Amino acid sequence: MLDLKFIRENSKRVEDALKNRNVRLDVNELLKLDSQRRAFLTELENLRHDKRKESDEIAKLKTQGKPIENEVAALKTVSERESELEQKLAELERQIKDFLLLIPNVTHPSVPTGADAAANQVVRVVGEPRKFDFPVRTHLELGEYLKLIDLPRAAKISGSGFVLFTGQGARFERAMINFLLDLHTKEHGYTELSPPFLVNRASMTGTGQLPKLEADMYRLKDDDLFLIPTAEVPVTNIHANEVFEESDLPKYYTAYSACFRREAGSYGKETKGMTRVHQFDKVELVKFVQPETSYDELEKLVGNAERALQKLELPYRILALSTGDISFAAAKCYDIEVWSPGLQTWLECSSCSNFEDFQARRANIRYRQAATKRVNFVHTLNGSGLGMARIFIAMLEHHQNADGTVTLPKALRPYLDGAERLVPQF
RNA sequence: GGAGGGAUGGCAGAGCGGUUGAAUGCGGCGGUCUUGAAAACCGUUAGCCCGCAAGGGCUCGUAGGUUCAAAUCCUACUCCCUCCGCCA
Repeated sequence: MLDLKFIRENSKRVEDALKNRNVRLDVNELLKLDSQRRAFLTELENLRHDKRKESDEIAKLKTQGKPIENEVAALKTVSERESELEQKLAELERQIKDFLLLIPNVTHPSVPTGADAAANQVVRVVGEPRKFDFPVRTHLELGEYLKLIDLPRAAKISGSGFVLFTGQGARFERAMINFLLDLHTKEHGYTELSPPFLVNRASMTGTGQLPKLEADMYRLKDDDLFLIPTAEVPVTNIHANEVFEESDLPKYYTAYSACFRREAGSYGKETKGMTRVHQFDKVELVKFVQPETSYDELEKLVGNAERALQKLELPYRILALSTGDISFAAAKCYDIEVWSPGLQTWLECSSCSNFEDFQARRANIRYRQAATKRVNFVHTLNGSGLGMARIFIAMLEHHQNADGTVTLPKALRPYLDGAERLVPQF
C-alpha cells in the first residue's frame, strides 16, 4: 500500500508508475475522494470539539445538582449531526482504503521500463548450459527410469498438476530441502521457522496477494482460510502490528513450506511435467530491514540464493524484471532462472524482491528509530532460496549421465548417505 | 464440541457511566548527587489522523448498539486461560 500523502504529493510519479505497469487506475479519482474526506473530517472534528466542551459543562452542572435538561436536549441534535457526518466519512474512508489496496507499488528507478517480460534485462549469466554428447533425457524420462516420481498416481489421488515423489525421489526432495535450510541458517545467518500453511485473510492482504489475486488462491470457504502460495505470507506477517527496536534489525528468516497455487487458466505446454504444478516445495528467505539498507540487502539476498545454485553446480542467469513483468507489491525484483537441458529453456527457480515499505504499511510492521525515537515502517524483502520443482527438474537434467543415472553434487551427498549418483532402484 | 474466566500504555496492573488518554509499580530516557557506578531523589516516557503553524480530533481486542456523555452498560465476533469431552 502506498502512503496517501505520498500519492497526494507525487501524483505524477504514481501515474507514471501505473502506466509503466499497464495498470489502469485513475489517481485523480482517489485524490478527489481524499479532499472530500478531509473536508468532512475538519467539519466533524470541529463539531466534536464543541460537543466535548458542552458535555463537560453538563457534567459540572450535574455534580452541582443544577438542572441539565436544556443542555442535554441541545446536545442531542449535535450528536445526530455527528453520526451523520461519521457515516459519510466512514463511507469515504472505505472507498479510499479499497482504492489504495489496488494500487501496485511504485517501482525503483533502476527497474527497466517495458510492457512485458521481453523488456526484462539479463544482469548476468553464471555457468554455461551443458553440452551433451549423448541424447538428452527430460526430467520426466529420468524420473520414470529412476523411479523418483509417479505422476499418473498423483493425478489419480489429486488431479493433474500434482506430484507424487516415490522412494529415493522423496528422499532426494527432502535432502535438497535440508541442504537449503542448513545452508541459509548455518552460512547466511537466517533463523529457521516452520510456519502454518493456512493463513487468514488479513495475512493475505498484508503481503499483497489480496484483494487482487483471490482467484489464484486455494481457499477454505467454511473457515475463510487460504492455502499459502509461498511461505512469504505467514513469515512476513509474523511481525504484523508490531514495532521493532532499531537494534532488532535486520531480521532474517528462512522457512520451508509447501506452496499451493491454483494456476487457473494456465493450461498448455507449460503445464507438461513438473514446471507448473499446484503444489511444490520451497525454501523461502524473508528479511525485515532498515529502509536505508534495503537495496544492499536485496543484493545480498540474491547472493544467498545464488550460493545455493553454485553448491548444486547448476548454471543460472539473473534477470532484472521490467515494469511490465514485476509483481504487484515489488519495487524491484530479480528472477533467477536455471537452464533445463531437457526442455531447452530457462526456468524461474527464485524471485528476489524488495517491497520497500509497501507490505509493511499493509501489515503495519514498524520499527523505532534509535536516533529520533520515531516510529517508522520497515522495509521487507523476500526471495526463494530455492523453489524446488524447477530445481528438481534442473538437477536431473543437468547432472544426467549417458546411462540414465544422475550424478549428485558434493554438497548434497551428505544428505543421501554419501551417495554419488541416483541409480535405478529394483 | 460443552461450561466458565479474561483481553487496558514496552511490561505488570487499577479504573466498571461524566474535567480519565487513562492511577500505581516496573522498565526506558534526561538530570541532581558521585572520581566513576549503584542507591536515593526530581523530571520525563503511546500511536494514528487533520493542519504551514497554533491547535484540534481519534484510539482501552475487533465490529455494532444504548446514552446528552462509554475503557466502564448491551450484542456479535476474534484471541487467550481453566475444566470436561474427543483426538493425531
